[in-house]
Amino acid sequence: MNPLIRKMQHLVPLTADEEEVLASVCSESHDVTAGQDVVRDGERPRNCHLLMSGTVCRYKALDGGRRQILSLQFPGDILDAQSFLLGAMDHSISALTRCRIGVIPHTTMVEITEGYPRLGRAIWTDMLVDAAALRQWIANIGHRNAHGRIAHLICEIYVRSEAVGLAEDRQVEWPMTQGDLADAVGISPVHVNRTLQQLRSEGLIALKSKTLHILDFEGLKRAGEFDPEYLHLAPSRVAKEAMAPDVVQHVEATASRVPQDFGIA
Amino acid sequence: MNPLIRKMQHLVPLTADEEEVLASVCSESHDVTAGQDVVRDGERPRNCHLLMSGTVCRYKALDGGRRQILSLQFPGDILDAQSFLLGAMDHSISALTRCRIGVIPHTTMVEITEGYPRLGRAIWTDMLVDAAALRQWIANIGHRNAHGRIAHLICEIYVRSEAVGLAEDRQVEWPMTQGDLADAVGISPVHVNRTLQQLRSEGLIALKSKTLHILDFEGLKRAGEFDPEYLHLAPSRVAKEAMAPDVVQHVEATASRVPQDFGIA
DNA sequence: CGGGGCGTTGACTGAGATCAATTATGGTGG
DNA sequence: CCACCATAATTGATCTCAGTCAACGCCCCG
Repeated sequence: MNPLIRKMQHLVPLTADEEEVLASVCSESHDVTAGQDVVRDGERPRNCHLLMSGTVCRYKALDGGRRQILSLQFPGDILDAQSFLLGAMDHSISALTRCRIGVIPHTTMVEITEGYPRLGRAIWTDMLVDAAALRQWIANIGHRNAHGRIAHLICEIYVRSEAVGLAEDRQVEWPMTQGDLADAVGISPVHVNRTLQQLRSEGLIALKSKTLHILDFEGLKRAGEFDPEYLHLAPSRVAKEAMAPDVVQHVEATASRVPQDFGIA
Repeated sequence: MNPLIRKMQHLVPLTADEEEVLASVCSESHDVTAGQDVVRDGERPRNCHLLMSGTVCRYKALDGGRRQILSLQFPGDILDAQSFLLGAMDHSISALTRCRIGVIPHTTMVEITEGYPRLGRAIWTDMLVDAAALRQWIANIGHRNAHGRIAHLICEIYVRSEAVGLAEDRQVEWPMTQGDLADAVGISPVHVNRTLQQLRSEGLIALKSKTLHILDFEGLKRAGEFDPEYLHLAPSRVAKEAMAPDVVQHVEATASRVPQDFGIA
């Protein structure tokens, strides 16, 4: 099942018609291996990319071979949704694990945002949530020490994985190496290693081979000053309350125009 | 003149009709003094805020009274455009200087984004440019030392000020204190002071009272690894190229539907 | 079973934080 | 026009978190 549908259902209830549209957005799909770039800085893609499975990151290459990871993305995320309006990529996107990538032509993006107002609104909302995550990322790496930064990032990965059904019981398949973590939080790989050991010795986490266990979620949240609010994970409520009354009216009017409405809304 | 119009003209050529709409988006306006909050974290505003004059910042309050500044905004920017879709604010917005703020009801935002497709597209594009600036901000504070961070931020402030007509001849009215600068780049105020002195002694800048002179722009750009591409300052070209052919067709079709088209497009 | 990436450890170094004073500066009221 | 006060800038001394360099062990995969 297309993970995009599950995600959009969170943002707005879907009609059968709309679900059908989302089920067929991809013109094709392919696999990439860990470490491979999906889109490169400076390119002017003619397609967007939908993550079907796996984990990817956006990053900017910096002088000296280093890179700064800007955000993580999980199944159901449109990796470069902004590209159909902005043109040239201002960053690269790379697979952290083996991933399955769906290709969505820009023309399809245009058709959806213009032809299906409620889907369009959901896509725009999603981009804004994405921006909210960037803001939180800044706060995380701006004024916090290594311990707090890593604790926060672990919380984010766990919560977002859980939201897409990839984690439960305080347990996740861990998608990144210590080097990746270093690029994400802006500290050296060596210090990442030491900080992880500290988190282990404090009884907050257990991380070995490719599995992370969170042993003390409350403690970890406290250590990272983590508050999941910025992820807007329950946005069907939020989105509705956010709409001024006449918007809600409009949405409902639009919905009722759809031929078959199976009463999902 | 409404600085929003100038800005939107950069993103897309405007018809007289569209200009008129933009000229009357504000239901009212008011002044705020430096240091005052315009919108607070957690609020659910029923209006957006347009910056008419002055400089503001978004920020997140952190434990211990510190704050992390997330971005700067200049005249013509809609400060909290995301609020009409996301609902609760995930950060605060505060005036760095005395500012004039226009109030745009969410209902107006909805009318524009739904009733004027080209304006809507320009507004969405603008939000994406905003997100691009957040990504650059992450790269700036993530993997760079104090010297580079501050050099980069100075470049951004100069270039963006110039783009809205507030700077020329390598000279800007400087909007922030050293404490603000510290909150922006994530280093201590004391170290900001020392770093500024270094930049002065290197002959890159002169900064006193409230005026910044850039003495060696090339050197400053090099020091901050600054490339203005991420600001998408010439987006009328970019936006057009970014559009798939049928989008352009659509835009043109839409434009021609507008009663009076003075051939601006 | 061999090799290469990844994780781990130790020793040393350094950029930047913190603490604590002191000196401009600009806005205000007398 | 000047005294005054709060805010901002500056300076010095000390300390610490995190970076760097370098070596070694481990584990996974071919």
